[in-house]
Amino acid sequence: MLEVNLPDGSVMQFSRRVRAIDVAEAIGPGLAKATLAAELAGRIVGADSYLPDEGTVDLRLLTRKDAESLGVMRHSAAHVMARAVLRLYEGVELAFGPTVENGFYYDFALEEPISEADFPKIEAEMARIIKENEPFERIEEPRDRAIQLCRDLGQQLKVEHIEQGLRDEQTVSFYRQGEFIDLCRGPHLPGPAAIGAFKLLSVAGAYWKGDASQRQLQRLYGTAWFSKQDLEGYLKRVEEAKRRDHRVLGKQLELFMIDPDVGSGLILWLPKGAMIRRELEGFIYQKLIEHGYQPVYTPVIGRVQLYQVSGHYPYYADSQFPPIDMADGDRYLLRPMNCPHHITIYRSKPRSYRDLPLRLAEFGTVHRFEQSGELSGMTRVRGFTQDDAHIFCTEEQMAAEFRGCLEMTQSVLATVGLHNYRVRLSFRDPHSDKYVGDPATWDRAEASLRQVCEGMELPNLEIEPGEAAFYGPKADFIVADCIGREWQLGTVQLDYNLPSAERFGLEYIGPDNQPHCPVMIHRAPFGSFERFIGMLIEHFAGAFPLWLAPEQVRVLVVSQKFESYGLEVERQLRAAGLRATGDYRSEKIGAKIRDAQMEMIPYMLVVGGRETASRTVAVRERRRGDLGVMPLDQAIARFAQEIATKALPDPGDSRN
RNA sequence: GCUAGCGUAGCUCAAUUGGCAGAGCGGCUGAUUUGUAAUCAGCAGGUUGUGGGUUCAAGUCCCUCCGCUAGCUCCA
Repeated sequence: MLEVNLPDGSVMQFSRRVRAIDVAEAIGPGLAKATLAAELAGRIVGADSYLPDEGTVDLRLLTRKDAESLGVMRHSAAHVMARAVLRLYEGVELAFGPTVENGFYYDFALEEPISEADFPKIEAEMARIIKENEPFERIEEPRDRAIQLCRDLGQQLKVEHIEQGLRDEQTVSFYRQGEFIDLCRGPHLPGPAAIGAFKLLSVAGAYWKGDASQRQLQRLYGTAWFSKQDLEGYLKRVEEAKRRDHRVLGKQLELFMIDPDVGSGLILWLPKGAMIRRELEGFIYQKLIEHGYQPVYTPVIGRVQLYQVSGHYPYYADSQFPPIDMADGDRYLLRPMNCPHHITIYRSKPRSYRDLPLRLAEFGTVHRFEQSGELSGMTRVRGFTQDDAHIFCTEEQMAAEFRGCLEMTQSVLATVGLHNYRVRLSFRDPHSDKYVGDPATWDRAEASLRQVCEGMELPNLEIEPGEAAFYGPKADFIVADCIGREWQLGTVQLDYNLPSAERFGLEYIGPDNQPHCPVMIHRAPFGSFERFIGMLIEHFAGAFPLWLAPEQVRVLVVSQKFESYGLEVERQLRAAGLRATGDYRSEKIGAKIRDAQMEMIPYMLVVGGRETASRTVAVRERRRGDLGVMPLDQAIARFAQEIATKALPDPGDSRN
């Protein structure tokens, strides 16, 4: 006897062996027809999955109304695509074909390159397979028979996967649909009919098992939805999101440029972008002073030997600009990071425990030779400036210092209204040998960081083994760009390595009058100005809050007759510290407003005959429109207040 | 770096099968003197990313290099 608990609280009893679909059938034929999968005791399974013979079990039947079915459907869509590719090409070996956010992919090994021009014929074949509507059937096989089956199918990659990846499994599962059989954990739809609308999106290379030393496969990306409207909605959202792209807006709003004559991945900050950066620099600088940091300046190059001692030169040799060889044999490296210079300052005199924590800060420009395929706008570049600082402290001070860094990063993100981030606590991969330092120290550091982080309100905090730097664990603040790629912004990193005797041998004299080794924290709340501002452009869709806007106010004269009053208004705005210009062209006021709107200028001051006579201005706000006429002093006070509070723009603007 | 795609005026894009390189915006000049998202007219603007090849003829086809885009790998 089996008792099945359904989500509505009802209980059904079965004395025979039943599948999820049989339960649906018992409730009603309509539900049976709509059932795409099931959640059985908290696990998503196929509708054809058997329930236990006896006992009590929770069951949820999933239809297209349940979010979980979308993933199941997309996985089936991946199988349909693989089946179509097998029909159309000779000698195809299947690799992996999982679902991803908003879609799916499948990796294929085949000689003939697939290009986007081939998509229509693959899509047509997929449509044919969906129309044929053959069911997906689950087959379980013991491992030796499974290996033989894959051999017979000519699927060597699957043979390898069963032998290595699945070496602990006694039986493995396959899914069959017509002539197509694929090693697969599932679950799948009962049949392909629920794949209402799909589209192939792109093809790209991908390495077998993500290992660049392995052979490269062809990865086909697709998206699938229950309805055509859903698909269209998705494609539209993607288009909309691309309008926020910082590379597009950066060009449109003249914030920055990149030119091959200067070099790939090297940012030229245009006046307007530079203004945003100056504001952010001022903002963080003030915070640094408040929190006891001491600014320093150090050069952008240093002797190679310095980086040999730090370990960065040997460890990252191929992602650095090669050393500069001098005639006298000296070699200099364009610095890939700032810490060795700050360490040199620390070492310049004996330090006492009374001096700690010592916090040395610098907006340090560094250069790294990133692979050409990695470069991307301002988010991945070859030259960038970190809002860097290094804290030298005692082991006892470490937790509080680390926490302070996390808090500063949080406060920075909150100030600009970036709430949609996650925090990744990056620990070492215990199975890898790429880390320096002894495991006991690592364990201690990781435990301590974990305690600090878990004692704070950090959104979506997750521990990710294998993401640590080679010298220590870290906490990274991660945000997604307009097309969903994640980027690390702020970071706080613990370092027991560089201060150690094997590296720079840093010391301080403790209360016991004995030398001790300090702990180092590397931290950068923005990460780099380039990447942070790139993300900020997308976050605000180019419409910056008043305190950051490169041009804050524009005076628009109704006709050139009012130019002299306009100039006076402009002068007074600038005298009040506002970034203001005036538009005195012989255009109609509507055209001037439109231009200012498109340049995303927060405030426009319209002045004509009435304003000139009454010494007032007509204030227009970019989002809310005409705010009415007021004395200039009142407008200036309003702007000053908005700047002082770093007020954020209202969300939900329909126009931009 | 690897796989696929792309590169035409300052910007966004067009150019049929290989057959006279074009439009809008922007710029400049002139007219207009304007009241809350585009006033009108005229003019200028190009070795079609680079170098080579095929052809009577190349923006279009082939090769090299450079750059960009998506993905993979990497990311101190």
